[in-house]
Amino acid sequence: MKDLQNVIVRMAPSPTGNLHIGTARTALFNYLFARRHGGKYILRFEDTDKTRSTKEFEKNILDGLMWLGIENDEVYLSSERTDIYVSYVKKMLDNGTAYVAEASELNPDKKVIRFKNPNKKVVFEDLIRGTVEFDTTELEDFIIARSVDDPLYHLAVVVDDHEMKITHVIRGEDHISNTPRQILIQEAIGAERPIYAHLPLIVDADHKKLSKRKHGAMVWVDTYKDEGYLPGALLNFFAFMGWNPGTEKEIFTLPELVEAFDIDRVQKGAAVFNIEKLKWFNKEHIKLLPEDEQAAIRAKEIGEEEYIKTAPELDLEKIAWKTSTKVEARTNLEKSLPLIGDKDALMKFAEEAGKGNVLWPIRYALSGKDKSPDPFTLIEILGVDESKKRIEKAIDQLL
RNA sequence: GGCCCUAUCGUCUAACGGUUAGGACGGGACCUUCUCAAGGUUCAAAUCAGAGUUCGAUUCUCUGUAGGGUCACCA
Repeated sequence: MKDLQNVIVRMAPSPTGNLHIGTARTALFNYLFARRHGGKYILRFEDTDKTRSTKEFEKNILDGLMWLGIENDEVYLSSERTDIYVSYVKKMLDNGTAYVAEASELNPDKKVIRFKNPNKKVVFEDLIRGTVEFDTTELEDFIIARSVDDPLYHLAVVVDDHEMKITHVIRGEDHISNTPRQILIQEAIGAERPIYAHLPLIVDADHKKLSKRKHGAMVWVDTYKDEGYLPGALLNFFAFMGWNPGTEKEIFTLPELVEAFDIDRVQKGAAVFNIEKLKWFNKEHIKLLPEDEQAAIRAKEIGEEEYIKTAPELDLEKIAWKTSTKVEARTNLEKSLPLIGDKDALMKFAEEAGKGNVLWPIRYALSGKDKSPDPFTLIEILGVDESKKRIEKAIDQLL
């Protein structure tokens, strides 16, 4: 990997919606790249669309990013930088790279500011995709501002990136076609061109871009937070959609990701969002937690299980799994019954009678599951009375 | 449709131009009498197609095909 100096990157979300997983993923890659090279990571809200941007969305995005642990070095709001844009627009008007024109033929009275398109070929080197070439003629004289003091996205982004000395623009592939017009504006204002890296998109099972309209809540980071996913698991999962360390290690904490990250190993093809894999990452990340935190998470999850809320249906054959006969299972349950709630006594009996012969029927009677938490944990959660009721029910059924 | 991007198991992906094409998720089978929502073993599963370059192509080139992105006074 190249040794890079003075890296400055930015994440530029528009606060027109809650924190999207695609936004979080892009933020992570920017963060990783900056930290890996000892550079700066800037968060800049692109709130130039005054009608759709809200403070609530801004807060949601900021809070979500903080929750994930993607900490920024600086935060900006483009709505507070109008004076800067105005000076650039005036400069462009003066030197003829922009001009005032009618918004459309249908609306000749309304004036906007258009960019004077030089109609040339634009070629740029993308860190991930290599050489990309566009003919900008088809862009025509696109609009860069509604008025002198009301800039549109492309102008604001280019001015801000220039002013903030952004060295690398790392963003989603859906921005690749925005790049030529931004390069044109850079050239018009005499800005240096940053290095571009267009990340592959995260797509759904149908290989379509994730959208609020089609996917609803699954696109929001909050949804995963509310469902109990760990930020570290989400980060690990996001990182592995489009990147891999080149080794067989898959479980990474954020500092480990920073250490291992190499933008040269970023994939070109889109990645399908696979919730099963996220669940697996989450399970692995829970194992990384201190014992007491793991126990707390387990207790919470167990409490949500259906068999905790309502007594399960029991399969008699399964109570007496394998070598145990039903009679033996029943006998052991009967002998265990008075011992429920007395862990030591029950364990002592289990050791005498054979642990499997005692513990399995109890656990199964309580949960009705082949796989569930151990009987002692279940008794603790269900309470002694409920546990005894379930065991009595199993004894009755075995008669 | 124009422009642009992409293409290895179902999914995430690995593989100096030389590998029985590897790992992970998920799935199947089996083992495991239990403080086990575990663990173990194992099976199935891929280089989009066709040319070219080369002794040799998943890898390089071209064409095709397929999929995606983008074409706003949104970002």
